[in-house]
Amino acid sequence: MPELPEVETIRAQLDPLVAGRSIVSASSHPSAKFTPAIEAHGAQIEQVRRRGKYLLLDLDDQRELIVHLGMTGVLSVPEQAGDSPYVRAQWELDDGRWLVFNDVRRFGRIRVVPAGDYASITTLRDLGPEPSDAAFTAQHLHRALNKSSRRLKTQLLSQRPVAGLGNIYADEALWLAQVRPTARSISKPAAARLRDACIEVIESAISNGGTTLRDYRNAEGGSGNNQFYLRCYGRAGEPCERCTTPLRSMVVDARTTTWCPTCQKR
DNA sequence: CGCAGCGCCTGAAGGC
DNA sequence: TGCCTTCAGGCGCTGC
Repeated sequence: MPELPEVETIRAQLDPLVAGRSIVSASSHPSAKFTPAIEAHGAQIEQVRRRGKYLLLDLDDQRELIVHLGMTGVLSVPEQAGDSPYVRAQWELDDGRWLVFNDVRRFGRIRVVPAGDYASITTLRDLGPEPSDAAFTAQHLHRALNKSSRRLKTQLLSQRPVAGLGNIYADEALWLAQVRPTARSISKPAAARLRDACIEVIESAISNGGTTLRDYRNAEGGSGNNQFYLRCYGRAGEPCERCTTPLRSMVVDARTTTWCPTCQKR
């Protein structure tokens, strides 16, 4: 579930706790998804950045420690080593604290790569602009979406037209822009609305500390508040806030998708 | 190169 | 009560 707003919330909490700290030991679950965590042993963390849903920890030896939280990943910086059965990696820091990665469902991933070299992480390599980036214009989104005839919802989830939207915020942005998720092309005015909606939905979710529906916790173990402000996701059968038509849902590319059949036009 | 399809995971919730 | 099935879904990989 962690999408851009949740990952950004974690990034902001993590950075002051780990920046400047050296990694004095590292361990991981045996799965190849997590064993690269050990490669960061001995390096110093300079800062914590984010691209889309990826956390990028700059190391002082021209490498980056990259963490993707998957569905249920949680990072925290406790004063003792993690003891949950779901600890998938942990790094001991030189101030005695630990950077701990918990992930019940093991959908997360950890990698260490040369700084800026994302060739082996294709989703990150091909990631679209951040919603907040000046390059994320209506024209960009219009062109990017019309390059393919896949459904608009599917394209948003691909991370290529824009970075960081998952199932929750894709449904929210499409609802706000009044765009039909199953459409396979988009007009210029609709692309302009969708661009604005992506920014609005992501920025307000960051302000609300992210959305906690089941598993999401921030780096301090707290919940977000944005679940109280969702207007579409998870509300199938409830009246649309704009037009009172009951929201409908269907599975689009293996993901539950909710939309208003009246005011989200093709 | 684009993309459809599949596998990875396990706790929670629902059905009987 | 307890067993079984279904569901949640981001992304990497395979093969057409």
